[in-house]
Amino acid sequence: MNDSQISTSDRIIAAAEKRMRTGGFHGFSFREVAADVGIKSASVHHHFPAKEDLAAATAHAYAERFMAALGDPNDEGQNPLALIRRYIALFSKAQLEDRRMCLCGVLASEALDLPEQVTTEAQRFFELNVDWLKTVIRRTEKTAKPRDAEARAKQIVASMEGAMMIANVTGDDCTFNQIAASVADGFK
Amino acid sequence: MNDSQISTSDRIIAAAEKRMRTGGFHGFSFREVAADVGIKSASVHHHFPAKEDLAAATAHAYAERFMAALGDPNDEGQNPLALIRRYIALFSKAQLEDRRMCLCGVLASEALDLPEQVTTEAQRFFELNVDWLKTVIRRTEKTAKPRDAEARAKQIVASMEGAMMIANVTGDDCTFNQIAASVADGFK
DNA sequence: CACTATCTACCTATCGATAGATAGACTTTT
DNA sequence: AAAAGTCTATCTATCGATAGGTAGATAGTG
Repeated sequence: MNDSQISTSDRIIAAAEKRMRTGGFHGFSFREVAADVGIKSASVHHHFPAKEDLAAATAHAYAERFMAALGDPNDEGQNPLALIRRYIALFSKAQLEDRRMCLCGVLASEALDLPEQVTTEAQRFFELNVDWLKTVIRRTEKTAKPRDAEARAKQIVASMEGAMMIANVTGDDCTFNQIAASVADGFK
Repeated sequence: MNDSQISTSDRIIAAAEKRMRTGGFHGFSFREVAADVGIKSASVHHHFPAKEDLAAATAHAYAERFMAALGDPNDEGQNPLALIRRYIALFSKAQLEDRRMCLCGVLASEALDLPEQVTTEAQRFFELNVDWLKTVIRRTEKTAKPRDAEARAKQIVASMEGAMMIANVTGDDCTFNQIAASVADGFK
């Protein structure tokens, strides 16, 4: 049975992520995801009873993977500026390799029309992002007040999400790279 | 016949804008829009043959209204810094009064799953935004190279769209105001 | 046997879109 | 001026397709 290393649940989540990062929550269906995985839509319901369960699980996994890639913001072996660059590079990878919008960015845009548990997962992604950046920024500027660090963290998250949004609609990598460079320059 | 001053087409577009700014292109239906206006879905099709026609017309009208509110970026009677503040204030109004996402921001997020003419209208919104800001920025910093002005313009657009996105998912005005203030501070 | 995962088959609701009819307001013809 | 035709905006009714979701049978596993 277990000839594949990846569980069906994980393959469903991977397919759902790809679909949602293209068309959002309302832009994909159980049948499409099932077809991507190679099973029937009824089987998807076996793993995720309702659409909101699948979407919430997908957003949660996305956030976990994202934060894991960022690593520990207090890692003494890492230069704070290098961590900021790593943050920017993670968005760059999502844009330039996947060529798709940030999952939680799409969900945030249609948040007012989303089931509550999906909105909650998207909110959590942004909270985790801001907290991580805030911690790193405090290490770069010891004199900065906590409140200033938070404002700056939020500005970085907003810039990167906005950059992805614009890159997504224009298909233009140059614009994305320009904005990413501007954000990075703010820490030289 | 029509004792109302607003045409049916315009009322349809207004209803569609409200709906799309909540749930995106895939998050609204002809029946919902028709019900909002007080007509039947078949009557909406009379004015806009297909869904993509309605969405494209709505996005176009949104962009026109937005640019009209910005005014002439070369207006000699206006301080360039005041124009930048006006730009930020326009986003603030869209967020704090309408309490909804920027229409072209939602569309940009799901752009990969949109009919071509809808994507084109959303693209045009961002081009117009960048051009307007670029013109204003060149007036504030005579020494700046055109390319730098464009990069800075794109950074402002990205920041404001990202700020709306985050405000939309968190429902937190404070975060939006913090980011808006950070963007404005960049020009002091 | 009990459990898990998948299937086939089906349900109800809604989708975007179309057909055909109607009523009223113009336009043209006689 | 009256009659006939045309245009506009709306309606009711319906289409085929697809949506999310469910029931029950089947096959493999421990």
